[in-house]
Amino acid sequence: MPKKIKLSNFELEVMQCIWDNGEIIAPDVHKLIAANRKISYSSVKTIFDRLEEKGAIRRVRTYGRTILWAAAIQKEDVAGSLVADFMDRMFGGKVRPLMSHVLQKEDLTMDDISYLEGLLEERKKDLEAGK
Amino acid sequence: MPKKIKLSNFELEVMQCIWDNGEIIAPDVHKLIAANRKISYSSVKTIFDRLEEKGAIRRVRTYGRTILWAAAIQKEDVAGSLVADFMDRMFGGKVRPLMSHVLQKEDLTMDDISYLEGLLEERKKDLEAGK
DNA sequence: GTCTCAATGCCACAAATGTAGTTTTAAGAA
DNA sequence: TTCTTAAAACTACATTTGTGGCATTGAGAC
Repeated sequence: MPKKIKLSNFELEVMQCIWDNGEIIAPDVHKLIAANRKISYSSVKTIFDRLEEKGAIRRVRTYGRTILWAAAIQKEDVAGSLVADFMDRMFGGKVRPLMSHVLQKEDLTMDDISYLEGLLEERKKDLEAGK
Repeated sequence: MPKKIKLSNFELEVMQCIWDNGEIIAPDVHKLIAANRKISYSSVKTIFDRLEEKGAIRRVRTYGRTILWAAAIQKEDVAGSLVADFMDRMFGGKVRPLMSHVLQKEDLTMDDISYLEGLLEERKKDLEAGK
């Protein structure tokens, strides 16, 4: 079981940039986030400090003062914990109410539905085969 | 659009008890939560204070000192915001990656799958009918 | 070599959150 | 009527989170 790290919203926002971009420097993450909302570089930098503290990111290498960062934890693991927590708190840990909610409340296109049907089919085969 | 209230984990835990039980008094909520983890009545009571402050619960009536509480916001609305936030932060706001994650990572029984297939069918009909 | 600048490192601080102790008071027991 | 008790009200406090300022320092410009 991957070690479980708790990430705040802002930390998650930064991790998102890192996961999506692979290796990246803090100023670039700042630019990405600042494109959406007003935020100082210092704030983003502080989050980097905390993420390193928590072991969520690591230094890849350094160019002079500039540090290249990479994720040290997998997005899937974080997503897993978060989904599980969320299901626990909101839906008593059960998958059905969650799925039911998403299927009913979120906007779905016909295309999404076909896609999900496909996923279900696959999953069914896996299950039959003994997972 | 229902007014959007941010709830912390603990607040959500308390709301859960209230949603599940309808009208309820604080000591009973405390008993429910204390059954799972060590927590003082005061702590639970503080959460009640904050939930009232936030307009998430309301006083139904009073017996002497004892207050009967009820939810003032719908579970569906909170779930909606939370799912949306979560999707935004984790999956760029997209339904597919979320569903895909849940379908692949969470434990599903054959029964769950049939159930989900049913849901998808319904949803499909709704969509065809113009939602 | 010195200067400039951008990125880092470090510090600060208010608000939100989790947790609980203390004081007050209404209801029912004695 | 007084006593006891359970619940509410109020207060406190450490930790986490969001946000940013200031000082320091390598690299490249001159």
